[in-house]
Amino acid sequence: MQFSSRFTIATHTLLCIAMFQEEYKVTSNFLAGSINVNPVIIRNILGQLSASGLVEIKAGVGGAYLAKSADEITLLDIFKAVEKEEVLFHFHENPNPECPIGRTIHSVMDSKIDTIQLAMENEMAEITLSELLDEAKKNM
Amino acid sequence: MQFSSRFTIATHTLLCIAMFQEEYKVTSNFLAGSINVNPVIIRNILGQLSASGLVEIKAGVGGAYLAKSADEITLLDIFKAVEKEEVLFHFHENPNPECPIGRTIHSVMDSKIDTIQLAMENEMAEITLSELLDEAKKNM
DNA sequence: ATATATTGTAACCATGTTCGTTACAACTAT
DNA sequence: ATAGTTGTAACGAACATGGTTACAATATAT
Repeated sequence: MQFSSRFTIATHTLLCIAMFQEEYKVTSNFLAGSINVNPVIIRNILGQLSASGLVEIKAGVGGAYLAKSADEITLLDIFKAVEKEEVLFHFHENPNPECPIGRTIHSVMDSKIDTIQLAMENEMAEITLSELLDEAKKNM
Repeated sequence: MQFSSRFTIATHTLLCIAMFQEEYKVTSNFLAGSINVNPVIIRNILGQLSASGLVEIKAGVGGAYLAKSADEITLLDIFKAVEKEEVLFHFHENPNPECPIGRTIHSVMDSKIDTIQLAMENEMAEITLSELLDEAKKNM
């Protein structure tokens, strides 16, 4: 299992917008050129980012803009915008309640699973878009 | 995106083995009864757990046994046994090197992604099978 | 030796997701 | 009106998941 590339594409997208929104009109075609995927994929992801309040899109005339400042956007915001699954681990549905383990497996594992998912999300929440932007500028 | 239920099934499997291996012959049919899935699925997962050195399986006669003590088996061991993907995040393949962002996106994001994945794995490494077993016994 | 229970695999199917693509209606500034 | 762009639907290929049947290989017990 891997997370879809939507996450890295969305992050790339937001970095491009942050970098170029004052200089160019950042369209799905522009972004598709930098990311090297089909423009429709970009439009779909931009739609998800827009629905989550991370970008604003000018319909008709075209162009995407950050809806928040780059230091208010974290990797967790981006991740949640494009990965709609709220629960990371798929639990098998029907453990047998007549088995002592089957009966208790949920109450034993659920809290552990939550802890694991939270550890990942907390780490994501620590990293902001402006941090990535600074590093990108440094590497240029 | 969700992790496959192989992880929770494998954990359930190991808990059953730890709990019952001295009292019963724990076969794929026995386990399938507690977990409520097809025995072939159990056999496949047992095969992965065996390949990772977590269980021993008696061919012919049947029965699965822990290959390590329960406090030496962590959720990370189980996770790695059944989820073969080494890298959690799928990066888009060909960012455009002629774009300043496309050129630097990998060097900027790779270390962040590693950190995130490590946060999750470290949390998994903290939880042992014997810990889960104790809690299950308490809840019985 | 034979019978029995079990494991290890292969093969197949249905379903769902991802990624890519084409096509086109709707929108907005000029 | 025109042109460029967005939003979305529809389709296809590839792959993963979860389920099932079938059967050869294995090892114990009789």
